[in-house]
Amino acid sequence: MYNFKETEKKWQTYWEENETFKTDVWDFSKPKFYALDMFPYPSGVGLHAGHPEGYTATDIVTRMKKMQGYNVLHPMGWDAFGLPAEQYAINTGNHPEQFTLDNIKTFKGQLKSLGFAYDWSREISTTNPTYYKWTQWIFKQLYLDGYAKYIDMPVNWCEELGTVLSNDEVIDGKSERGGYPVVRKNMKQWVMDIPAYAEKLLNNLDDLDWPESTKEIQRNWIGKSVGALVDFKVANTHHTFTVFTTRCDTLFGATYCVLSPEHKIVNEITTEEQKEAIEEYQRICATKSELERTELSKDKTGVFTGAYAINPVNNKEIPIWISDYVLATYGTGAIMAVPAHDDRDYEFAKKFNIPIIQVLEEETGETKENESQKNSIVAIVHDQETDQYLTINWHQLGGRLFIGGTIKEGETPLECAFREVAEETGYTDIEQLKETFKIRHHYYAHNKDKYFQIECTGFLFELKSHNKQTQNLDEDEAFDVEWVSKDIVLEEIKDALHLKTFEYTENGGAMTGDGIHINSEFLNGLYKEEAIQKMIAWLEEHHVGKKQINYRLRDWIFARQRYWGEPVPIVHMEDETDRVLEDEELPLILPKMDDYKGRNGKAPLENAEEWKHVEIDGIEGIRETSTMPGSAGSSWYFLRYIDPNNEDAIADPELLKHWLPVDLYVGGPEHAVGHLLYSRFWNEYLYDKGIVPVKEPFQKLVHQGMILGANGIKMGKRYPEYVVNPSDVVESHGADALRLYEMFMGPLQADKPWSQTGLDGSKKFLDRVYRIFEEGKMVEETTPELEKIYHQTVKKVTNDYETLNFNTAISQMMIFINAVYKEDKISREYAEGFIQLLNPVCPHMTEEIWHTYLGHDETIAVSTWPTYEESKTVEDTYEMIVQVNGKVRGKIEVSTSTTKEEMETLAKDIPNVKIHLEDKEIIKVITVPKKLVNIVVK
RNA sequence: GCUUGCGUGGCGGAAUUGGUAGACGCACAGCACUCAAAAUGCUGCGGUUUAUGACCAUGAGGGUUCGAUUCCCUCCGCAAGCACCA
Repeated sequence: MYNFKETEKKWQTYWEENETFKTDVWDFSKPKFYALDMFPYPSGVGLHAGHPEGYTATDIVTRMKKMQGYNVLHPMGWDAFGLPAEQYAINTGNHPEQFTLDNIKTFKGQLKSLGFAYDWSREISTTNPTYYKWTQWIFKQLYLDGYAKYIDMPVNWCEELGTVLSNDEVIDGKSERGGYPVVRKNMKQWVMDIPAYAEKLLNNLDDLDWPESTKEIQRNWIGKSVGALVDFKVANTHHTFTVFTTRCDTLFGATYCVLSPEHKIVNEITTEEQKEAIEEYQRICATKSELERTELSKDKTGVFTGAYAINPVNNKEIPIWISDYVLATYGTGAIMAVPAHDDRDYEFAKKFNIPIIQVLEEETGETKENESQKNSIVAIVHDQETDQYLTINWHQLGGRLFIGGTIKEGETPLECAFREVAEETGYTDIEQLKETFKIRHHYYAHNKDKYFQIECTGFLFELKSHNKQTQNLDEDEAFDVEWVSKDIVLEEIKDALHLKTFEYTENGGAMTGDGIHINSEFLNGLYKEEAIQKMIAWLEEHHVGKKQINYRLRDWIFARQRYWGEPVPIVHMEDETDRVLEDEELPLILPKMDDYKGRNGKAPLENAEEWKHVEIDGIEGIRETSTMPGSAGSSWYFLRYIDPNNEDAIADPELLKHWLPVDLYVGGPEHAVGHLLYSRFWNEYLYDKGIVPVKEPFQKLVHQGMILGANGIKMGKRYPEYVVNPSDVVESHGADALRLYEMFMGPLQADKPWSQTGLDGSKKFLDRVYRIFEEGKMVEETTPELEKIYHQTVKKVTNDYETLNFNTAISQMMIFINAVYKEDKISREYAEGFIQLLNPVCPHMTEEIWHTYLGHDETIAVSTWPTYEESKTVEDTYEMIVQVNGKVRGKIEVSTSTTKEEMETLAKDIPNVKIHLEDKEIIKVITVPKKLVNIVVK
């Protein structure tokens, strides 16, 4: 019987004592492979079930690559600074430093008990001064190059946590940690100018082997939009303001402008009469939290400033409003509003009765030459009592339509609509509900043999009563007037114009799609894209605007009013200058403090009186008391692993050149816009400085899925009875069984529920493997019966490990073991190969068998990975499938050398196939070599 | 609302340059071993049926094809991300 407890301990000690997985980074003779795990926060609760999943995945690849002759770097460390660790320490009444050290000890013990092939000599912790010296050094470079800035700006302030937070740490207006409310507040802050790298961060994404969803999240987060700046003069003043728009082609349709309540010129342009209302509105906005702003977003609010802006394109005066639907932090904090073609502006204009000017027409039908032009209407009449629509059934002549007609000279579209409804259907008592934007429609009129282009206005009416006049028809008009339901309308009305009109009346809102410009002077007749180009050219020519690219990505707020982080190596001097520390002064050590909690919104380091006050060149100064965010240290740790003890540089340039980029990076998807974006930014910056040799640090990224509780719900405080502790499983089933089970559960990337019986099953498989040796089923001579399946197994397992499809690799190994039991014996050769294949997943038991039953002296970790012969993986016969009309009617075992003709003959000879061919005419026979024959009959 | 994924037995899942749907495992049932149980080994296991066969079945409905889990369209459901970004 296999004793996993003793055995697992034994080999863990052996690997440690023999430094089996120590990497000689200077050995450039072998190809390199850098496998990286996202290093954990050493929280107080220890490892959770999800940790072993990702870590086993990289471990499998690491062990296989090592056996395949690669020099593999597989390190581990601790992301121990930051809010989570500090908050946890406060909650449990500990000091962050001791608490962190204790947790690291626990984590390390747990990881070792899982048998991971880490090179522990490269262990790093972001909290170690020898490490954060370089975090501060990178900050210094960024500061000197102007990317780290100390500026006054609106930030996310969390009162409960007593600190500012970066945008990715705020979710739905609440803090990611703890879910406390977050408000906007102006503060002098350290920020990183990550927007300066927006374009590079966006472009480089294309070439990365990353999950598409994560790339998309980063693209959205960066949020590039191409548009234009347009300058507006404020009428009768010397003031101007600039708006950002992606739709400068709609400038002729601008009927008002909106400034964000915080915009600089608001107070200067507001008229006396409006002053009170404006100030009141500004006051309300300022006190609203992020959460309140989003919650109240359903209804538009705003106040007129009393001032007017001059539209540069036609010199029309349009009112200037303020509203919180315009954000101070995006674009220029001001917009031109085009209600006809923007949903938000439309909603606002409707609420405040501001004019709406259509400048684009949607098009239906196809443009033809020599079209005659007409103006027309489509009238849709609805009867509330029956919820039916009034239609005209032209039968063969044109199918079902609403009421349509041409506008006569001197008639308004609305008058025309009333007239047409009365003439064609007799109904006179109708009330107008809606008028749609005009649609441009192209069609061919059979009776006149002419092409028409019409400009059509749609109307929706409500039937007030069934009062009727006599219909007034031309003699050639033959149709029936019918009331039909919405379903019939959608089913039977085929005409594009009528359908589109119906859609407009149903949905309402602005017309935001593409179309043809009208009411726009030099843009008339152009589609959106051409019009944008032409307008930009016009704006630039007249010096009232220019092309502009804008990003949603904001400055990375880089300071926390907390204790447990890297001190910022800056001194604010008495003479109002800032001094960055000399390299020799780094690391700036975090002072030990008994009371590390901030008071009254002040950073804890404010209380470190002795540490805080410095004198440089005879001038007094005060150190920066904010610390860096948790994501600072984790933004470059993958560089430090390569050369963790280097005292002169973040790492030796030659080593960086050899080992970068990371070949495989595995971690959770929750870091998509935090860590994964910040790391890319720092790496790209260091690349530009010539310190790092690659543009992108992580070539291949994979997110492991979440291990859910057996109830299918995320493990956590909510359902403590479903939480699985990996250490308990190591105790009860062994590390090998846990590793095997987590890899067999399903695809690495998928969320998967835990199953206790599934875990038992994995343990049983290991026992089943062990029993082969225990019961002496291994023989020295070869077992030809297993040859094919063995070679197939080596091939599949090797490929599947490479592509991280561990579940199917394990399934193939189970198939192999089932075959061994069927034969009841296995040759030494195949047994050794199989144990090597299983080793990366279950390193302890396989190591034990390798020594005890297979008689090796050296660790299996340095053995050579088994190979397969392609010729031995293929069968010489196969089961040919015979289909009749695509349905399987027979199967027959044939040789792989069977020709197409022979296949057909054999197929037609199968009794059950014959039955299905009887009295049928064979039309076609499709033969796929080594697969099937499909006989098509009639 | 927008973006990106996903939807297959009782359960986890397998199969995609379009070619036997349900590999492998769990659960379940039967047999062997045993005084018995556990453990172990072997066998069966999508549904219906008149059962060596036929029909139905990969969220629903349509399409392309000799043939669709796989490709296309519409709809439904679930998950994640974004959410007044001009």
